[in-house]
Amino acid sequence: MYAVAQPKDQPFQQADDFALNQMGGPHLVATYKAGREVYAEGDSIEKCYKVDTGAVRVYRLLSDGRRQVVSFHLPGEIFGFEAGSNHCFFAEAITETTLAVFGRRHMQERSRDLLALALAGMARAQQHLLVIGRQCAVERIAAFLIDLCERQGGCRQLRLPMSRQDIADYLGLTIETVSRVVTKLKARSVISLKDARTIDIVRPDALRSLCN
Amino acid sequence: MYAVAQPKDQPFQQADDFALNQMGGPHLVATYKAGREVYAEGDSIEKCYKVDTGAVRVYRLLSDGRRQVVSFHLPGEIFGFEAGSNHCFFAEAITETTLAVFGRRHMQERSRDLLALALAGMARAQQHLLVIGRQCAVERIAAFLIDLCERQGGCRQLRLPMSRQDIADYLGLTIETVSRVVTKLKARSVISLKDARTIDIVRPDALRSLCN
DNA sequence: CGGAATCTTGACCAAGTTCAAGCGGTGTGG
DNA sequence: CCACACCGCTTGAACTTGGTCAAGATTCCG
Repeated sequence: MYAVAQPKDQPFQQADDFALNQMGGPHLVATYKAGREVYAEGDSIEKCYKVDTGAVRVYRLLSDGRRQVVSFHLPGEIFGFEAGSNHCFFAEAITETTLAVFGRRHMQERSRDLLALALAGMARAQQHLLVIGRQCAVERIAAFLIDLCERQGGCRQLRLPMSRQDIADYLGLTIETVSRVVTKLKARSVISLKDARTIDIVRPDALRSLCN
Repeated sequence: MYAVAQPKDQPFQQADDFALNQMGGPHLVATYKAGREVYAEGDSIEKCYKVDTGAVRVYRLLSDGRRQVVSFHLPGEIFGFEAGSNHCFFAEAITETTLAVFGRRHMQERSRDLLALALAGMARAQQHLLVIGRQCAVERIAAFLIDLCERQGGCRQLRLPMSRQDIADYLGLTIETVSRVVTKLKARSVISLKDARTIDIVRPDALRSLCN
């Protein structure tokens, strides 16, 4: 039996905030409203999660409120595993999100898969280090858009589930810089925007050449 | 039988550049001169390494030569495992270094340990993301010194095996900025320098409070 | 001793941040 | 239904941090 994916008590959020269904397989499905916490820094690590629909951000805070988003997770991606026995990060649903929840037993049984996931997570973080440590604002945004595009299936049309602030905190920039760079890419007709969250990659080659 | 830890042919480097000795355990020991490559981007992943003495830097390059050092490895630390079947990074000995070399078979046998290592590596990279993405130059240097200090056993005396350039490329700064910050910390008598590579942490509390 | 690295310092510059205001869509209450 | 407040996003102007370029100091070695 797995523990139900019970979010911590949050008095002013309704119970319909999430829903759980027993699934055929060895997991449950939980639904989270936009902004809802999946786990918090310090929580013990009990489960890991596979995004079914929606999107999740994983981040850390400094004492003065600065935030670093370390990863976004889109449908099909697995997150929630960390070193040690307690989370060092916060995870939140960005939009309305449904997650498949896997318990501890499942993680132990699948430790071979978990190794591959951990190695991939390490590679992803290290790649991100290069982007943040050594690339300028335009390069960071270009790399971000390309990465997101590939993870959404390589289509030219791109739907951003996250806000400009989320992107800024992911790329180590400010919201204003993100906005300005997007405007600049639009002006050069590398991309076009239907609205702020819907991006069309007009010249993928140009975008690719921008991120070195 | 394990393959000998044979570095790739490098015509103008001498054979005495490295030495191999059969050990009691399931590994060999290899010695690398300062600057010697351990593996290169693109090499197939055959082994992993445990630092015995010396230090190693792991890094990636952009096409225009910008470099991001993703990790340093000090005695006792293990590196060389990555996702996929080929290295995405370069690894080089910083100073004269001896490494214990573990072959593929050993890695498979110890996949449980490898999982812990991979999770720790991911945590380390993600922590580093926060530092590079959201902290200013002084905070980065302070965090770097504290981290290094703890990994060398928590002693106040600190020996830097790496150059200012290595530190700059690790922290996403320039060599000049690293130098200026070190000078500033010295001026505030948070640290004192015996020489450029030997740092004494005079006020550990002050250093700690600098990195938030 | 001479030459090459490595490190430090200074002056100037530019990328990105900060601060402030405005825009546009959405939801709410009178 | 409209007015209004709110939120996320954009834009502009001034400012700051860290980068660039250049020169000098120090250390390391042959």
